[in-house]
Amino acid sequence: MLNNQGAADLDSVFHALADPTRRAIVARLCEGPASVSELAKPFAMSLPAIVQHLQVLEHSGLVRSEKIGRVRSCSIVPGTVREAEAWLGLRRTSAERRLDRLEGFLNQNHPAKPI
Amino acid sequence: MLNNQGAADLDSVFHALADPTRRAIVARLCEGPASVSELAKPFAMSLPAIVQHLQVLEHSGLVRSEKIGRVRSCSIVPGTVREAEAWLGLRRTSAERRLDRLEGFLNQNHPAKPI
DNA sequence: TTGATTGTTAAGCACATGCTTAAGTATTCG
DNA sequence: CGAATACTTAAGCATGTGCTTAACAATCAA
Repeated sequence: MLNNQGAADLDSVFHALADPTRRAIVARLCEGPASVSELAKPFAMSLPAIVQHLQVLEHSGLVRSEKIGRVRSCSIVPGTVREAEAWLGLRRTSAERRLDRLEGFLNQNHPAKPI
Repeated sequence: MLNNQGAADLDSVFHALADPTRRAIVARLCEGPASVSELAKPFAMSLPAIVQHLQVLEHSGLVRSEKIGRVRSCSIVPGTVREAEAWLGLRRTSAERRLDRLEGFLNQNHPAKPI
């Protein structure tokens, strides 16, 4: 299989999110499931193009889908969104802790004088 | 200018993060500033390749750099990391609120019976 | 069964990406 | 000065991306 039952690698997750059409699809699916043509409706783009975007999103683990009759229902996978967010969160907090220490160090040696 | 004084558009931020070499550079810079050759050292890749990755990161607003003498010092821009994280956070929470409402609805109509 | 709906597959094209090597430019050190 | 250091620029190449159109299923509804 592509990923561990849809567990995403960050390469494909961030790549999937790097396109505005795909981010809009993700945003839409965060409000609830939708069919392929429902997802396509807002865009000035052929249906196959949307299907290709959905393939990128599904490959990344951000979206899953199930075909019932002739309709494919797509929905978000919140866990994958959380993974990408967590990667960013870890780096950001580590960078900000470092900046806090730096600020502390600067205040210690050159205390900010009021006015 | 490329962006509003480095204020990132999500396209270029997520695209920058979609490469493992660039994510490793970001992770390294979250521990503190570094020169181009320091950043290049861990990778089995030519220096120009690293410089190109740094250009992608700087264009996205994730990294900034300043050249002093012959050394270019690179550092992280925490605000940009925070922007990307915030986009994901908003979508995730909205998706999860929706799932919570759905769960509440299901419990209301088919209450989970103990054992 | 006929026709409309909903998606799928395949081929192709313009352009972007991620590397490479080779040849430059500054800057600092002895 | 001359040599070493630290990038920088340019060109080229294989592969990937984001679309298109055209043709093909599969399903549902009259």
